[in-house]
Amino acid sequence: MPLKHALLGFLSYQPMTGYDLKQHFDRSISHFWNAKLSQIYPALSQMRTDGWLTMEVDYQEDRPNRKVYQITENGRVALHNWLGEPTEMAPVRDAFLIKVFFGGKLNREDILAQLHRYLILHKEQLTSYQKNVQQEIQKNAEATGLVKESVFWNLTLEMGIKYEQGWIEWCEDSIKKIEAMDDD
Amino acid sequence: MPLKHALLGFLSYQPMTGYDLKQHFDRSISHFWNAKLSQIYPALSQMRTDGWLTMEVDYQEDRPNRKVYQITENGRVALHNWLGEPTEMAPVRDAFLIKVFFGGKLNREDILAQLHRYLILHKEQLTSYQKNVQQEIQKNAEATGLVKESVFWNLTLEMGIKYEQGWIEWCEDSIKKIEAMDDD
DNA sequence: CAGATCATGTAACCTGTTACATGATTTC
DNA sequence: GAAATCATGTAACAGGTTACATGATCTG
Repeated sequence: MPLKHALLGFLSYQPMTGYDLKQHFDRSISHFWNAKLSQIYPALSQMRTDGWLTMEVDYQEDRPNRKVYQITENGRVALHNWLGEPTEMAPVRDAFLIKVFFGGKLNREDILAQLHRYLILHKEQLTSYQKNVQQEIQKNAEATGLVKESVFWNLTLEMGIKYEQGWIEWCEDSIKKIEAMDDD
Repeated sequence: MPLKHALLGFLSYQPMTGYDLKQHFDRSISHFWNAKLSQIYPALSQMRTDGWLTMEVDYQEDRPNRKVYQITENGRVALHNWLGEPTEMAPVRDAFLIKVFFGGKLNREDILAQLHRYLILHKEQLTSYQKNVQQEIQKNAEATGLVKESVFWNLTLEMGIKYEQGWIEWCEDSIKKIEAMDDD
């Protein structure tokens, strides 16, 4: 399960709580793999049962105790094996393209409005990658001194950027094509 | 639910069985929205309950009777409304990028092998779009005479092509970057 | 004084996949 | 003789989202 292995990946850098892990997800991989706390907590429990993690309780007053998880040797092996396994292509699932596919049912303005809106959303996403994610990686690279690792972090960011640029170009081209269509 | 609306979309062209609908999915939209028969059949039943479809039984010997579904006026309205609704961006979910993100854990050959394999998969997918999907759209456009509609079908295909080209470029660039890295 | 941050979880629900169940006809 | 095509479904399972439950401290 990719979720568990992503958690292993972050825990291979340093021991952390579920809450900390959630922040790492949000700040560096959420644009290609997101997870909610309600999914992370039970996953960590299971991973402990699997022998991939150990847990230590950091007692606190006035708020829930911190459960700090540490990766085990078994966990490292499981992560390494998974990283080397061949990967199938991720299926695309985008409702927007269903709307485009049946776009002939709408009048020109409505389908153009859809495209304009999607264009804006993807432009915002692109900006966010170029600002926030880029910065986050930079910060992390400096804070941890993981120089080699940061090369790979940047590769995933570049894919994100390329992906958004693809959508932006496609939206712009599609808008032009529809505007050029004969109205019937 | 996008599945139901995709079914409505195809049924807005002509009455069909679940089996027929599955083939339309496979031949024209599976690269951005896939569905199994085991999901389509119960969805059609529900849509009938919702008043979006009517059903007629076409009796057959020696094989299950064909249940032919026809869209109702309510169904057309539901489809039209949905097509005009604003759409959120589809979240990306690709385990491959998790592997790249933690690629620093692998040695150079292993991560390069991953990238080469993913490159090949996406090249094959691109070829398949350019051959099969393109043809299928062409065929459908001619068979149905839905000229305006086929413009939109082609737009979704073009997005598929752009998407695969993006992956291919990114894989090639990433391979070069990793090959150029200092080995440690 | 409202909202974010820290910190943990459980339960219900929704969507989608896999496996099971049946079986004749046509094509290679 | 094996595999694809036609044609319907149900049941179990897996993964992920939303809602519920609690509550102090810090920030604007």
